[in-house]
Amino acid sequence: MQMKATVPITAAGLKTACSQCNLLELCLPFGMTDTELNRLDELVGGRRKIKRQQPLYRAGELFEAIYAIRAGSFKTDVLLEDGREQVTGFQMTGEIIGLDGISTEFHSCNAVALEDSEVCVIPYAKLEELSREIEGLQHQFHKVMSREIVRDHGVMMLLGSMRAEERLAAFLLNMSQRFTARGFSAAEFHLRMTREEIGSYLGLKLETVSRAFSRFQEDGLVAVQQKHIRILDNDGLKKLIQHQPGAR
Amino acid sequence: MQMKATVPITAAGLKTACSQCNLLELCLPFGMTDTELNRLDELVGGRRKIKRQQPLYRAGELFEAIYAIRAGSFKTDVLLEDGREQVTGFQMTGEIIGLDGISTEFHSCNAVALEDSEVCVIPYAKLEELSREIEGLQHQFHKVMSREIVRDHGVMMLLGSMRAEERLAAFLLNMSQRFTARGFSAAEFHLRMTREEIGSYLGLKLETVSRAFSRFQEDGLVAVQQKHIRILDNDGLKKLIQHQPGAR
DNA sequence: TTTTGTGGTTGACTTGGATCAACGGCAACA
DNA sequence: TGTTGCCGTTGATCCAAGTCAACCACAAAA
Repeated sequence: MQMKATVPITAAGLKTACSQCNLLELCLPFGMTDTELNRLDELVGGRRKIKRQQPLYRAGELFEAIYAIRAGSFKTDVLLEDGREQVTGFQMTGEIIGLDGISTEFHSCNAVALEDSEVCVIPYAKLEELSREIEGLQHQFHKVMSREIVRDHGVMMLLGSMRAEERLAAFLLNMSQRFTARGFSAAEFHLRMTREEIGSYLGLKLETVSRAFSRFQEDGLVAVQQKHIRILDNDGLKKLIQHQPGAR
Repeated sequence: MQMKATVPITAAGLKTACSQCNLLELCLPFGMTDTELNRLDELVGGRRKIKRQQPLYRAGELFEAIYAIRAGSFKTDVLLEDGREQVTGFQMTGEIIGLDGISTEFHSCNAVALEDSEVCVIPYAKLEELSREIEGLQHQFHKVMSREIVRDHGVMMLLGSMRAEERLAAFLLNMSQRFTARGFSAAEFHLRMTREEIGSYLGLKLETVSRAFSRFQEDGLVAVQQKHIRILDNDGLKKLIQHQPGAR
């Protein structure tokens, strides 16, 4: 177990506080008034850098803070006693991670960095305190939690009633849309996770993910080069989900 | 579309307010101090009775309130354009339903009564207002939301990496545990949903659910008579989930 | 430069659950 | 007291995805 070094925000480092952060549009402060925003900078307790493959937190650890991803990306997963793993989500910059811990005061899943990353540490007690005072913060925090629930329902739909290729198409479109929201290309991006992690998330084996990628390539839907993805036919992918050819 | 009749809580009907409700232990007021509890009765805007098979709300409807289930039970589901349905959860007395609507101000799923039911209507604006004043309410509400996220992760694990019989075993144990928490028998209960609804929830076809029930019966794990379930070997079911015989 | 290891692809074969179809039980209702 | 319709069960067959295995690409280490 390694040290959890946190970097306090000093007056000198204030330019990296919430009100100045370029992720504001995606993150917790979204939709707040300027007056509210200015009160927000005391929210972030510090920063933490996480190396690739290292955990931000583990299942069973005491819950004390949620985290806003400042740079990099993460996966969250749950493990069964017999070793089976289920990836429950992939998180990108601006997204909030750690909400699972509120319910029992202990984290219920693992969060692992997919690349060298940095998070803003938001002490949960302080968040509750501030969101009792700042209406916009309270409202936005609730939205973030609700959004996670809705997102999870989408994954349940995917896992429960879609076929392998539909799942992968949905996954690619979702990634594309999230890259777009961050100002990156919608058509071309670099996946940070392995085939096995994608498979775990989609309820498929890595070979099935690989074959589906190959099929998409054959059909001219995407160009795949390892983790580098180029979407050639967005509508084709969408059509695949909504009502794929031979389905009833 | 039918009228949404709500019954206002009058002074005369005060015995049915939060502070007097016998579901208190399971519901939103859990863990609050007496002082806090006494302020809570203004929270509930009214009651609403829902007949079996009738919707409490539908996907796309404007979100205005969350609901605490006072009596009965519900299912929530999402629909794909091509008609495929995914049941995202079954809800019992004391549970909170409607949290999906917070994120976009519109409900993102349908909630349908599995039997004649009654809910307490909790206007969302009032909940936010009150939870800014009552610390215990704020905290408990956050826990309820977080619990839903954790629960959804469990379902994702089930859908993504368990086999048909494991899924049904997990489902039965979950139901048993929830009936227990409500003071009913852990071993014997009545399911309110059809095989098809169970199947949709578990990502299986109704025939597969039926066959798994039959298999459990053959193996002496449960006694099944239509919707009436008697669990004969709780540990056997648990073992099935954790590491079923022939698995690797 | 070779070696080693991890991640990705592809092929051959197997299998769990889906599909299709028939039938039985039971409740609501004429 | 049929009759109707929904729900559940069971059997036969099929197929999508899993399994097992070989091999390839590429990056890091030696």
